[in-house]
Amino acid sequence: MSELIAEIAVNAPLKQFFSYRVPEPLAEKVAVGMRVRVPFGRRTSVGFILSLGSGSAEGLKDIKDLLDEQPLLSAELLRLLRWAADYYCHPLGKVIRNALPAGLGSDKATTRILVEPVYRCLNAESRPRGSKQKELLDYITQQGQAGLAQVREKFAAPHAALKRLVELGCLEQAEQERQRDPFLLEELPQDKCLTLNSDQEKAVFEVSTAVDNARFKAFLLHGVTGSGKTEVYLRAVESCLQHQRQALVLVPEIALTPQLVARFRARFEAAGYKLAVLHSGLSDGERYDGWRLIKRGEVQIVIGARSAIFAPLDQLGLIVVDEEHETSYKQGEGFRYNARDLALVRGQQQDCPVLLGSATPSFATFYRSEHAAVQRLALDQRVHAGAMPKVELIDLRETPPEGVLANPLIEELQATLERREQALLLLNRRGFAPFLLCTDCGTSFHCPNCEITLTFHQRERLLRCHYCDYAEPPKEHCPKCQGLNIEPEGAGTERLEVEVAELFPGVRIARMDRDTTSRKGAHQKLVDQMVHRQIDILIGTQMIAKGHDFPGVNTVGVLGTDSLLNMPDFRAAERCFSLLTQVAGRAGRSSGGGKVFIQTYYPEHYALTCAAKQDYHEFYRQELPFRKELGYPPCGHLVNLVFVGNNLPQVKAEAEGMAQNLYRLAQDVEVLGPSPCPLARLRGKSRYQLLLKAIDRAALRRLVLVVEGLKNKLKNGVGLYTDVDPVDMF
DNA sequence: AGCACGCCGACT
DNA sequence: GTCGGCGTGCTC
Repeated sequence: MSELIAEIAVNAPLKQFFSYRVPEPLAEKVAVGMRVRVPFGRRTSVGFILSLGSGSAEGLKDIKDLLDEQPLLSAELLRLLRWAADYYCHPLGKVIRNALPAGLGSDKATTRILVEPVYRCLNAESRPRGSKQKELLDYITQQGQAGLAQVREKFAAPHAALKRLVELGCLEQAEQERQRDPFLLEELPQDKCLTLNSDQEKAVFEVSTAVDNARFKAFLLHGVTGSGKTEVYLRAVESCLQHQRQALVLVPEIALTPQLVARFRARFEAAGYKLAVLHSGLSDGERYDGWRLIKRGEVQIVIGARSAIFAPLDQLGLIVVDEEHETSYKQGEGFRYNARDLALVRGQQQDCPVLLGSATPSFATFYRSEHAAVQRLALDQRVHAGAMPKVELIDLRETPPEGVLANPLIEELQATLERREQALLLLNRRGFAPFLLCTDCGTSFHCPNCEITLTFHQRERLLRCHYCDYAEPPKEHCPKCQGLNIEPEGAGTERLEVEVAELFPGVRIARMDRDTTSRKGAHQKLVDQMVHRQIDILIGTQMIAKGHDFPGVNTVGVLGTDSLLNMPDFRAAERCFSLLTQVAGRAGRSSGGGKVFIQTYYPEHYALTCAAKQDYHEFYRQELPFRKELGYPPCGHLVNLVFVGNNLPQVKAEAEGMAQNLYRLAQDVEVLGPSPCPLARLRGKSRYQLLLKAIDRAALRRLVLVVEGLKNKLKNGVGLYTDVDPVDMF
């Protein structure tokens, strides 16, 4: 007998799908993309309907419940998620959960739609007597209707009065869905619709043409900071909206790009378009609100971080990926997808162009543009005709610094302050000192969970691990030799702040790093203070290099450059070049007279000389041969296998066992390792890695499938994570 | 991931 | 004797 059967991805870390019988009462209502509750083993679980078909239901269990009236996932989105699950070797059930706002994917089927009372006027005979009730009624009459939150803003404690008015028949009370405004009461800049220069005009023309044709095409918008990329995005989005299609804009981190969001709002909200912003700073409720709004088709523009690539847009007409080189597009754990790469896949699947923008494109993207898979659109002119900043490399071998700052930089800061200008100092390490050292016996202090030294935070008087949550107060004397000479070694932003304060008494100094911006709004406050010139010198980690436009800054100093360059990662030079180029772009954005000082012991390094010249092409030309020779991306492809467990010998044994199998089975794939991860212990777990490298992606893929097959042979207590296209190898 | 089954140590 | 440790195996 043939019956209706549903293929289900269960919310469990399992690769395979499960079939269930659709019982008669549900047969009318089921559709692909809906959530169901199913019996699973000895419990019930939430699953997603992947497909429906008919056949023998023998041995199959029944679907218990249908959790949605309408599918949560469109066929198109499901297709993207299936592709991603397959490509990144992650269970589809988990992938889907990742793509949905928290709450919808959970086993608790409760979907919290917040409602609030809404009041409307009725033509009642009786009029209220109390003055507060009168005022309230007048207000609501004037507004037509008003939600409780709205009333609360105008009137303190309105409940009693409202209740009385309802009793009198002056008002009726209903319920409406509450939409929180995630923008709060933010001030919007005046939208300046700038005239385009010829580069911008060409770029807009190319992208708009692709938007008109509604065909997939990938573009790299390659423009230095201040070359007007945002205006190109705005115009491209505009042409997309004119075709009644929706635009998706990905940004590395919303908190760091408030200006971009503000410009989009200023341009499009005034024109009557609705915009949704999705990011990690939202509460679950806010995110869910936004998601439903998008799902209902009420939003034309979505701006969001990484996970917004899964926004449920049905009429997608354009995807923009701003700062496409940013590593934050790659999720570092669990479902390790790269939103920039998925943007290209989604564009292909939904026939829409993808615009990748950067001043320092990822090698992957630039390489593709060299090989015609991506069309490069260059913006070579700075919009305000400001000259590029002058970059100077300070050779620390010649001018060894007493503290962190070398003399030429100190002198420049002095001159900057005298001119009443502002300065930025970049040191990509937070805390006071990266480690404490007993100068009697050489003991340093390590995290008990991770294989790294603890960073000393002076203000908190704590030693902190920057990889797990561990913290301990610093000891008075050395636990080994009882010596009292424990000294902080090296410097982080906190120490730099102290040093700068000593060098320039009375100067307004602020620090911007994860420690000073953890509270909501703290980051924006610092940015505002900087813009309003209430800060003379801003010290910070790479956070200060991103996105902001500080018109008063003409001087930038970069410290600790060499530690960037010496990271144990084949992309260290690329990252260093990228960061230096970006931070250099902060100098002299308005005046054009910017100066940048980079302190280094290795001023000959091409990453530095190229950054000094702001010459991306030259850097690419010098770096690419190394990649080619070693078969690293973009010339080859990587998959990192990470073995994790509590027991080090066991983890090592499993990694070695897998390696033996793969040495034997690999064809056209290099199997490197196994070796302890750069962080061999992290959060109390031991970690080994096995790196797979291949020129031919298909060959790599075949081997990865072998690995997936061997996964269930792993000894208990050892986990294996497959990281496809890893961006860092911690 | 859960959740149960199963087979060994130290307790009322 | 049995309570409970967590290794192993399964989930339509």
